[in-house]
Formats: sequence, structure tokens, C-alpha cells
Amino acid sequence: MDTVRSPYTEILKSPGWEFGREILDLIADKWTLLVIEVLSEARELRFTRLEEQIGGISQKMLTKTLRQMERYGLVTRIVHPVIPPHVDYRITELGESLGEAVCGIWEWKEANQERVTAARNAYDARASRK
Amino acid sequence: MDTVRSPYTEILKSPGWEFGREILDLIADKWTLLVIEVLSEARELRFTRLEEQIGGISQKMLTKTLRQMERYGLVTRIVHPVIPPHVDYRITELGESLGEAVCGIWEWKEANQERVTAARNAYDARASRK
DNA sequence: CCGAATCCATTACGATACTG
DNA sequence: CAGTATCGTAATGGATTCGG
Repeated sequence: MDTVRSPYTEILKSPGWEFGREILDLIADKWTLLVIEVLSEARELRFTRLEEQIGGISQKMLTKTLRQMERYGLVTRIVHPVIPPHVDYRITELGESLGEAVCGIWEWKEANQERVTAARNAYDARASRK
Repeated sequence: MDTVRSPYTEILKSPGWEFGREILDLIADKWTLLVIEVLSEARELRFTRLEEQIGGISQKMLTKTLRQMERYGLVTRIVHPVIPPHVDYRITELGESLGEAVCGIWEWKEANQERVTAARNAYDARASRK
């Protein structure tokens, strides 16, 4: 039987491609996947806890990342109107499912890490001997 | 049986995370996936044909993208020592398999596009009414 | 506590011109 | 033809300061 044609071939550059680009940009930034990971375990965390658990993120980027994720429906922002402020972030179903959709990439990584490393070393060796 | 725990939870931030970051950056740039798509169909193309088929890419970025892909073993660069120059790029098994690994994202996109759009519209509506 | 605003260094990338 | 080199602009992201 014919092997299944990769669907991405039809999807990239198709009318939906602009949106695909958006999704790609969304997950490809430095922090979104880490937030998804942390929130997948904790389900709900307030801002400062997220900051701690992620580690190394500036609050500017955390804010920006969370806003974007909220906009795309990946997290819910829950503001408790108290002083001092208390804001919780909870992952949505959509957010979780995106985390799972990315697994194919991690599997590819695991399966091919050695081959990639070998290719890279070979390339660098070729490049360095003038 | 237990449903499989998303492996990304263990992989992100693990010792292999740096490498995961690399892979993510690799596929997340503006052009790599388009090159994979075009080359998956054509198997082998010379520089100028690639430039045409991708459309909208500058030769600077095409060169850079191809060099990076070559370094990671996703394409093979075949130089024919003639004048004028003739250079073919062929996709490798590794390159093809990466294209397939990304499918999970496109499937997620297809399955959830409406929900994401709805969330985004709702967010924007909330944001715009002051 | 949460987050907006400002400043700054670095990088990304398109346009253009040049070369073996 | 298949690049490299240079330039200018725009976007990215960290550090810091300020405010409700």
C-alpha cells in the first residue's frame, strides 16, 4: 500500500498556513512550552510561583507569554480582587492538548539525537579544516 | 492500562533540554519547514529552483537555512564542479522524518483552529472595550 | 504582588551590490 | 549560478524602575 503522505505537505502554504505560522511561533518561543509543562503538573499557579518554578524567566517575558497564552485559550487568568494582588493561572484543556501535540517532536529528538549530533560534528569538522 | 504520560514533561528542562531547544529553534524559524516541504516532494533541487518554489525568500536566508539544515543532516549539498556553478540539495531520511514528526502540530491546529480563534476573538473583544 | 514602562544590547532579516 | 559582504531597519528579550 502507499505509505501515508505527510499531511503537512498540503497544509503548509495552504490557506491555513498563516494560522499554522501563528501556532508555530506560539510554541517556538523561549518560554511557552515551559509554562505548559509547569502548569500541566500544577494545574494552577499564581504569578510568582510560576516565576520560581520556571526559573530564569524575567517577569516581563512571563507576563508577555501568559498574555499570549491567554489570548490563544491555553491558560485562564483568574484575578482575585484583593490587596496585595493575587492572580492565578490555570491551564486549559486546549493548553494541555497542545502540550501533547508537541510530543512528536520530542520523540523525533530522542530517536535521532545521535544522528543529528554526528551530522553536526562532521559538518563542523569539514568547516574547520579550512 | 495507564494512559501514556506526555513525555515532554520529563524531557523539557532535563539534561537533553538544551538539545530540544535547538531542535525547536531549527523548525521554528521562518523557512526550514517550507524547505522540507518543497524538498520532500522534489527530493532534489538546485538552489535557484528552490528559491522559485519557496517564493518570497531572499537568497541570503535560503543560503543560511540550507547551511543550517545541512549541518543538522536534514539535507545533502551536492556541488557539481562546473562553470557556471550547479549545486543540488537533496533531502535526507532524517529531514523527511522530521517533517513527519511535526505533523502532530498540524493535526492539533486542524482540530482546534476554531476554538483558538474563538478564544482569541473573545480576548480581543474584552481588551478593546477598555 | 502583579505588571506596565523605559532603556539598552543583541539578533534577525530584507535589499542591494559584488565575485568566481 | 550560487553564493558572500555590507547596510539599515525591526524585532527580541533582559535589567531596571515605577505604580496601584
